[in-house]
This record gives sequence, structure tokens and C-alpha cells, in this order.
Amino acid sequence: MVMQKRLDYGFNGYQVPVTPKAYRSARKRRAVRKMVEDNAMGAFDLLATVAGKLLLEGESSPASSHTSIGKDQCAGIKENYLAGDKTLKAEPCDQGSCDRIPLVSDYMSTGQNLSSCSKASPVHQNESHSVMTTTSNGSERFVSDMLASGKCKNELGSLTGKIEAGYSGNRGSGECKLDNEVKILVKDETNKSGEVVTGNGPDMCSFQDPVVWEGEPPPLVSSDSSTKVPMYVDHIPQRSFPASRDDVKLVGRDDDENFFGCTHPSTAMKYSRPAPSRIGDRRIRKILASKYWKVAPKSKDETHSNSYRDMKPNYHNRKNCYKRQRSQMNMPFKKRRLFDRSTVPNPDQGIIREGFFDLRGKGTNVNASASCSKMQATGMSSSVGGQHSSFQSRNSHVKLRIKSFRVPELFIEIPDTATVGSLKKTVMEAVTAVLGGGLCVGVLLQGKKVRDDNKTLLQTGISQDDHLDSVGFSLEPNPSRTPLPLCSEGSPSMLPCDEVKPLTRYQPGPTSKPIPEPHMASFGGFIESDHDSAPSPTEMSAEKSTTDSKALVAVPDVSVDALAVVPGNRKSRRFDIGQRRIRRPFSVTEVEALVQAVEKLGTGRWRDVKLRAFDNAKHRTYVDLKDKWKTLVHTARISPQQRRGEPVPQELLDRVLTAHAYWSQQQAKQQLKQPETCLLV
DNA sequence: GTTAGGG
DNA sequence: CCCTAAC
Repeated sequence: MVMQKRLDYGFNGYQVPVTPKAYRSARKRRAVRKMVEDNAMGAFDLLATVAGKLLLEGESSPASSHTSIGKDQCAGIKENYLAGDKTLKAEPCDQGSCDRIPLVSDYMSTGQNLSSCSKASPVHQNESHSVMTTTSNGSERFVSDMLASGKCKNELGSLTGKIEAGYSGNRGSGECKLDNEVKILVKDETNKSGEVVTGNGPDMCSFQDPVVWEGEPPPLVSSDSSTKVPMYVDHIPQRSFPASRDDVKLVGRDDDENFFGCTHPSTAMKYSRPAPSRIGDRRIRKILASKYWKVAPKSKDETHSNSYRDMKPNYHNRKNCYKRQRSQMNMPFKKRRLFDRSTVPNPDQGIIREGFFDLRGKGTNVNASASCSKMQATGMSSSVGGQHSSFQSRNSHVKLRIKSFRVPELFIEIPDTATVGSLKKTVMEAVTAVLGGGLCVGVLLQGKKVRDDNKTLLQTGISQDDHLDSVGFSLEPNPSRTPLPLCSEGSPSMLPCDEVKPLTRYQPGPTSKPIPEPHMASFGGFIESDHDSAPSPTEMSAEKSTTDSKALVAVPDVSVDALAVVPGNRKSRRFDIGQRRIRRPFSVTEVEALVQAVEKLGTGRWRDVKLRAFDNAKHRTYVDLKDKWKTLVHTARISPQQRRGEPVPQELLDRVLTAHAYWSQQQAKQQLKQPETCLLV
């Protein structure tokens, strides 16, 4: 094989916006509610998950540590909040045999096996292999050993970052600089002072208060059985990787802007592709789904990221919620929902999570394990940038806001004969390993999306030196990815992540329209297929996307619908959680088909109507048809001046009225008959 | 899963 | 178009 030129792409802390703007959307609200129903623990799990992976990537030897702050701790914090503990403090775990877990910092101090973290690591090296070879041994072996031994439980949960409460902490002062930070605003409604517990720089890595919490989390006070219990990672299955991976090496690099833990020992390691944790996966996906959500205006975001004053709006909001919370308890679900809505923060605040936690225990939980779960946020983190959360201590309202996730800088080395597809795949794997999956990667060249996965980098020009700077990557939901099965509560088994199906999305061009079925002809009904005129924001946003090769910027505003346009990927609609369907006004043709079908079948048989006249229009559900009929009737009754949208021929409207009157009459008759028969029987 | 109706 | 209730 001819020597191949290898290309290195550096990602420097790209961000995945996850802050929703559109709270208005009911679906989004639903998604938020869902998260709320999860007791807003997603963030914790997420932190643990993301950070856990990071640590896993770090080369640490299992032997050395006493400290770990990780998933368990996340869970602990979570628990604490559930239990009404607002302090978020760290306390040593005196619960006997706490399994001590190595942290990156430990290796820093011990100097063990930290061949990688080097600031001066040869990034952008064209002497490609150098980096990997230096460290691949240790790290890989470590990881695989861990995998084999099942010891990863805690390592996975270890966090190499910090939770930042209210302020940014000493990012510069610590020896470990973490790009991944989770900001959590802790607010105590009672004293109205944003109580902030945070890890500062040094703490983050020194972990003076070794806390390891092993075993069962403190029992939740809440009697609500639906309350989620933190999950633990038992083992990490090995992943298999495509053979093409042989050509591709990923190097995680660590420098000032990096999060892999410590800047100071070196950390250029071969990306060992840890099996992404399944834990929190779902939540990650949920959050990622918010990619469609607009990112809150940055200015605004910054304004209220750091001061309590800025939190006031939320506070008031929350206060109101609180006032009503009690009476809410026994409300019918519907009312409660309305309630929730009323307390949804202003979209501009960019809050994506708001929880109402029914902690019936209300502070009564004082048990030993709970104290164990108290821990300093120190050292926790993940690549979550600009995240806030405000906890309301007493009554356990948790409000989390995750503005973006930061993904660590990664370096990718790939031969220029590799295909774009494999490049995407490579980047994908790197990112997936970090985020836990649910994403796919788009490649942008000079702002344009490179869709053909089969072109080589050479062919697309990506390999040209002058283009290397204009190569960008975008994070997108992976429509073809089947959501991974959820781990059952308490059984953190992790499943292989090989289920990621091949990317099929950049399928260009419209697919052929379905041939109308015979019976539809009688309606004169052609019904457009699913992939019709739905706008494809993907395209537009691709143009806007950054050309900065170092910033992997999630492409905002990508319509799920556009993504779902790919046939056979309707499963991907699961990604739309939080996304309102695109509005697709009925065409006159469709209206006519509808009218005909209803004339024949009557109102009340919407499923049949759908099957008969709209069977090929996947985007028209029978509910849609019913709704359309409803509006048609309304439209027919109002004056033409009041009508909006594409005018419907009066003739059709007349038929609508006629049919509606007729079937209403029929229905009435049926209703009259029904009681009679009942009486007879 | 469908249907009906409010939003 | 969404959501919920009722079936």
C-alpha cells in the first residue's frame, strides 16, 4: 500500500447547543416534562456519563486512588436534592468499605502512568503515529483490563471535571483544567441566596475529600415509586469496531482548553474507544434532541449565568410554582399539566429543565447513606458548558439548564484515501464514545455540507491543505440510530453500542413518489408521499455553519422532519421528542381527497379515511385528517374574508358542509337508536 | 390503537 | 398541530 498522507483534524472544544428556546412547543414541553418526570436526574446521569467516559479514556491505573467523584456521587447529589438537601457539600464517606476509585488527579500526583496528558504533545503532527504509539499500550491495556475485570463500575462514574455552581471557578489555577464544566446554580429559596457549592480549580483535581460512595444510594425519601434510582455501571462490554478503523487513529489531546482531566501530565493517548456508557444515554439523547432547540441568545445566557440576581426571574417563577405545588398534588393530571405549563420559564431564559419533585419526605431523610452522598461538587464535571441548575432545596424543585455540551478536543488521523464516510464515522466514534451515542457527524467543507459519504477526501478536496482549515464537523442526531434500550433501574447493564446503524441520511434528492393506490384514483386522490415539500433546514443551516475546522458546532435549526425524510428511518422520529411537527398545510388536492373520503365514510371513521385516501401520506395521521375536517367545517361556515391560507374552492366547502350535516344527522340517529337498543336488552 | 374534542 | 380523555 502506498504511503498515505494522513490528515489531522483538531477539534477544539466544540459545542453542542442543547439549550432550548422553544418552550412554546408542546412537544418540547412534553419532552421537558418527561425529563422532569425523570426527576431531572438526567443531568446528573449525564454528567456522570460523560465524565465517566472521559476518565475512562484517561490513562489511569486502577491501583492508585482513593478518590472518585463520579456517577455515584452524581447520584448522591441527586439523591440529596431529592431528599431536600441543598447544600451539595462533600463529606467523606465513612460508610466503611468505600471502594476507592482512581482519579486522574491521582495519577497526576503519583506520576503514574500518565505518559499522556502532555501539553506539549505533538498535536498536528504529521508524523502521525508518534502520538499513539507513545501511550497506546498503557491506556489500552488499562481500559481493556478494566473492561475485562468489570472494574469499570466506578471508573466509569468518575468525573474529571467539576460542577460549577454560580461561578466559573478557578479554571486557570488548578493543575487540571477542564473544559468540561458543569455549572450548577444552587439556589436556596429560603434564604434567597444562591448557595453555591463548587469545586474550584485545585479542588477539582486534588480531591481533598475523597468520597467514594459505593453500594446502594441512600433510599429516597420520596415514596414515589417512579422516582429514579441512580444506576450503576457494572461492566463495559467491549465494542467491536469496523475494520476501517485500522486506518484511523484518534488522539485525545490535552491542553489548556481540554478537559481530559489534567493538563499537566501528558495525555496524548490513543483513543481507546471505551464502550459508551449506556447510563444516561437516554437522557443524553433527550438533551441532544434539543439540538433543534434554538440556542438562547448568548448575551442573555452569559448574563444570567453567573449571578443570583440574574436568576431572579427563575426564582419568581419557581416561587409561584412552589406556592401552588401543594395544592397541585391531588389535582387531576390534566390540571397538573396545565400547571406545569404555567410554570415553564420564559423560553428566553433558556431553561430546559424544570422539575417539580414531590419529595414527600421533605427533609426528614436523615440517614447515614445520605450523608455519604453529600459530597463536594469538586471534581465533578463533564463537558457541559454553561449549564445552570438551580436547586430549590426545601421542596426539591430542581431547575436545570444545560446550554451546551462541550466535547473535548480530539485529534483525528486519517488517510486521505479514506472516504468521507469513514471520516464521519471516525469523528462519530470519537464523539460517540464521549457522549454516549445518539449523534452522527456531518462534515462541512467551506461551510457546505459534504453529503456523499463515498467520496474520498481527495475527491472532495478535504485533503487539500488549503481546505483543511475550512473543514467543519457538525453534530447531528443520528436518525438511524435505534434508541438503545433503557437500562432497567438499578441494573446498569451496558449494552454494546454496535447497534449504530450505518448512516443513511445524506441521501440526496427526493425519492420517487409512491404510486397512488388504485382506490385512490377514484378519489382523484393523489396524495403526496411523506417526503414532499418539507423544507430542509438542514441545507440552509449548513450554509450558515461555521467553517472553522476546529469548532465542531452543532448545526442548529435542523428540522427533525428533514432528517426524518430519509425513508425507512421513521424510527428516528424518536428524536423528535421535543420537536413539533412541521406545519404542512393541506393542499386543495388533499382537501378534495379528504372531502371525498368523508362523504363516503362519514365522520368518525378517521382511520378508514386515512387508509383510504391518505395511506401514502405518512405525514398525515388520522388525527390530522380529523383536525383538518374540523377546520374545514369551520372554514366553510365563516365568511370568505375571514379565511386564510390557500383558498379552498367554495364547491369543496359546500360539500364539506353538506357532508358534515349529513353525517352529523346520521350520528344523531345512531345516538337515538342506541339507548333504545339498550333498553330493549 | 382510535375517536372526540379542547387548546 | 398538540394533548387528553374515553373507549
